[in-house]
Amino acid sequence: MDIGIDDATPAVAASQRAAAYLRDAILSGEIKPGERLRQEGIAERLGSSRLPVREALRILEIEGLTEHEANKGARVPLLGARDVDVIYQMRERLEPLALTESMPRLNAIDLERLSEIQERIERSPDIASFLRLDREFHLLTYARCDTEPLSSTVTRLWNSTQHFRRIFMTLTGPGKRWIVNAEHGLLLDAIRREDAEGAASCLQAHIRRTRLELARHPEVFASELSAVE
Amino acid sequence: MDIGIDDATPAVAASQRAAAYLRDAILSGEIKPGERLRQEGIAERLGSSRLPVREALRILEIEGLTEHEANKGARVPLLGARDVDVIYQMRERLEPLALTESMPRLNAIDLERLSEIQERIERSPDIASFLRLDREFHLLTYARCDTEPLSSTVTRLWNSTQHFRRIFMTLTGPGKRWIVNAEHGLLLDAIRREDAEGAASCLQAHIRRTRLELARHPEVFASELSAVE
DNA sequence: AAGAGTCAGATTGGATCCAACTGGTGGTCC
DNA sequence: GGACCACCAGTTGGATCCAATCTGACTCTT
Repeated sequence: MDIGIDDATPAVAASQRAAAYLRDAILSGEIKPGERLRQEGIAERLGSSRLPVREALRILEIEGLTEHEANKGARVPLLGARDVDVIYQMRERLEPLALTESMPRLNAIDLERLSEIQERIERSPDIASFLRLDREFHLLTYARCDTEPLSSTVTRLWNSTQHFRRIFMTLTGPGKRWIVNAEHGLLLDAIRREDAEGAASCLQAHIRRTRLELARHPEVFASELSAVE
Repeated sequence: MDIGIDDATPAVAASQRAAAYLRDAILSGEIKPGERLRQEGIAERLGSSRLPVREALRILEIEGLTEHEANKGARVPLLGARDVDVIYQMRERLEPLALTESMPRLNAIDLERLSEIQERIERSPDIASFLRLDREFHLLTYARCDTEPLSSTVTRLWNSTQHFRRIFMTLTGPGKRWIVNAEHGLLLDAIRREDAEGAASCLQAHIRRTRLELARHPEVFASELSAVE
């Protein structure tokens, strides 16, 4: 019967739509760390009951974007300087592994897309698009890793630190972006050469440098105190 | 008014009780990988409606004990040999980090408990109690790490491989347990000496040896095919 | 005027009913 | 006889209502 063109978003489940909406709002910085998420308001905005929102908040908890406390509801986690440093140490250790597992399975189309994304990163006009493309670039290199719980853990680590990447970029300005571009170039070269060891150590150095640089900018975390309100 | 002594388990929420029940059933091997979890049956057994069970299944998903597919429900994840090998590589990289973060914060009571657990491991009569104590020993060494998402990730890795540890122990018998005991002894010594570096490399060697030994026993995974039914 | 107890509004947790989807079964048509 | 389609039981997803819990402000006491 309904061969008709899909009207808006009919096929996707309400809980999935709610999760997608909140995920985007949190990653884009619209909803800030420490902020409380009331089920009723979200349900109202999406035109559904509270139940799909409850599901969505659990889904986001799996992705590390919210945390839950009994009878008190969901919040976006509020991380301190030590938390973020440890997360970057986790990234240093896990992402080279994810890359090693993924690299032999990357196909020609993947490599094509990686080149394209890298070009677009270099021409990205603002911080928001830079962050989005940077995330897309790295996660695409891990895309064929295809083993749980490695994939989901790496994604969670990216989710947890997205907010601080944005603050850091905003504070320090675009001055350091040429370093990132150079490192991406080295990484992509190693991937093209199918040099797993080289790519892994490139990547580790990239993450390590970012971590140490972040440690030299405590003001990134100081600004968080206001979010507790 | 109700100063009365608490009767059984009134204070804990139904979703928490359901999660605890299922968690125990999965970790003990009562529910096997690949098995489907129907909400109605569980709700009936617990004397609640399906809603707390839905919550519980999401909570378990956060802990890596179940996986969810839209309109099809929850299953216990079914892992292959490569998945488990990658999980052990993750453990090799993450658990030394967790230990490094936790060690300086361990207090006298923690050390006391560790010694006690180690003694009980050596005297553990059967596989089930050995596995339970081994888990308790390692997770206690990470207990003071106290930073997310490191703690939860380590726990998830342990949850995901619990089933294979049991099969492995059952297949190979108690012959190799003296090695485990010796390694635990070395680790505990390093912890007592507050030698973070030594403890970390001890631990890494312990996990690595287990991983390589597991790789030499493919029959551990072959037995999984039957569970798909 | 400072502190603790108390009460009402707001918010989350759970029960019940209904709707949508899945997978298999049997019938029909070629 | 085989393939396709409609139907049906079983299961999950969502809506609505009610109960339990938390929050914050107000009052009463000292």
